Amino acid sequence: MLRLYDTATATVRPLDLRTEGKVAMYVCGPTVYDRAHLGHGRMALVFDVLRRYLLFSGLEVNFVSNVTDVDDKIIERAAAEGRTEVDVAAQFEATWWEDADALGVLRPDEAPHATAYVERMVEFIEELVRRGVAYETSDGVYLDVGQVRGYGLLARQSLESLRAGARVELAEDKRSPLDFVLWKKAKPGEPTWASPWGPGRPGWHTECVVMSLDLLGDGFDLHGGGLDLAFPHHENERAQAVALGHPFARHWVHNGWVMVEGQKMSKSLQNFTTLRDLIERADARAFRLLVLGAHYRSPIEVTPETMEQSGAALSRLDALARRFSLHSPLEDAGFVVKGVGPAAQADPASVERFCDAMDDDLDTPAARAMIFELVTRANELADEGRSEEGRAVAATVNVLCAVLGLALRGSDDDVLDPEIAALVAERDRARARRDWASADEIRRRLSESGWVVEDSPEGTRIRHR
RNA sequence: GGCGGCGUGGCCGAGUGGUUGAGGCAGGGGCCUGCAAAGCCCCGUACGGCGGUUCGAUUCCGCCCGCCGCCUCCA
Repeated sequence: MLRLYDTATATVRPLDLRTEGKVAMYVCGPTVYDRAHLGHGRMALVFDVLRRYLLFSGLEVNFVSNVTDVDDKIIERAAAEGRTEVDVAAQFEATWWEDADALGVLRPDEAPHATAYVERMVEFIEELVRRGVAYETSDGVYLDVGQVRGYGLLARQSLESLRAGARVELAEDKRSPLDFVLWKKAKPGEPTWASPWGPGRPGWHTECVVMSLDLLGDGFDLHGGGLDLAFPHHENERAQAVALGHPFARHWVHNGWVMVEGQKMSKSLQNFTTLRDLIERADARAFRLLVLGAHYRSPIEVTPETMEQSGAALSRLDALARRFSLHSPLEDAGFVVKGVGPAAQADPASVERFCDAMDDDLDTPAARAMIFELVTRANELADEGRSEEGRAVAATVNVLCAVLGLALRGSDDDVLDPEIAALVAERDRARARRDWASADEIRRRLSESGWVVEDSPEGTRIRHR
């Protein structure tokens, strides 16, 4: 059984499901006002791996991840560029899905939009006001956090110490600096929705409570996101649920940062690399492999050097796929389930070892390490001429990589240019008559065209560099 | 000020109270190969500093130094 670190209790504990065999999870998605960066990418990958592992374990997973399409930054950008908010949000939502697809991240089962939930949010806020936990001010409606039992759970701090460190200005009629906005009254030119407090828009923290409870129900299993969301975003979501007596998430999972020269990658520091840049420059699978190499809660440095190292490691995996003509099960199915279909080819003892690692708070570094040990083993067996045994081990590698969302690529010569194919055939003829000079000359030419040439028992084999 | 995290070999990055230092990358040597590529084998006197606990600490405790994060929008 999977044991996961839970931010609320600061302990690693067994995943305790609301309904046996079913996992309802909610992961906070992006605010679509700009291109996603590597930090968003890591978040998407971490939860994609968690989801895939739960599926592999035979659980039924309902994965919900929202899109925040109403927000100050979207409004600012729209104003700056003379566009509508809807237009800005649509553009960056589209790029978000493109990037996620490129990373091999499975699409959520549901991806609710804040703008589609405003009415329900208004009802939710009304209920909070009715119960006296929220109050109206000149510029909006706020939640009185002092009335929420256990506020500070996710920050792991008391209300008093949070108050002491608060850096927010205390607005005129706001009761406490920690009170957060549920409804923002509109300023001129802003997009609005009707409410009992006049035209305005919902605050960020309300959408996720309302949408998660609506789509997954009270006491859903797992709520996740980047560590920076633990406080105040998730704390505030929870506060609203608690204030209305809704059991909220049973587990809180947060991933660590992507670092840049020792500092957190963020928009405000301007030290970010967009996912698009990375995907254009490198194999997206190398990024996944890099993310898998560190524990999900540890910080990771993503630099051209670490990406290059990860790319080299990936090419070793691809080389194995080439050697054994492996076909990734991900090419046919989006994910794999233990013992089912192609996954049944995996060696049970190795799968057990793999699961032991993954069950331990998603220890992907250990899982990755054992996969590489299997790679060596498979090659070793093949070198000894025990190819069937080697093939079995390689098949296991293929399946375990697929569990982690990594599709191994055995070859990329499926659409071979006729001219290139002719060169390959010519080289085989030259080699057959032991005309090494010609064979080497052809290899040189292929190499100039970006191909790596390898001799194999089946003849010349080429692949892209 | 409050709360939390980190400091491991050339690089990335795990981990553990104890004879033999995950895994990957890079590097050196060897085997294989017509030559390569791929692969395999061998090679590394690591755990920020100072104390303490212990038969024994990189791993536990204390202090110190350095770095980072959250307490404001943020994956």
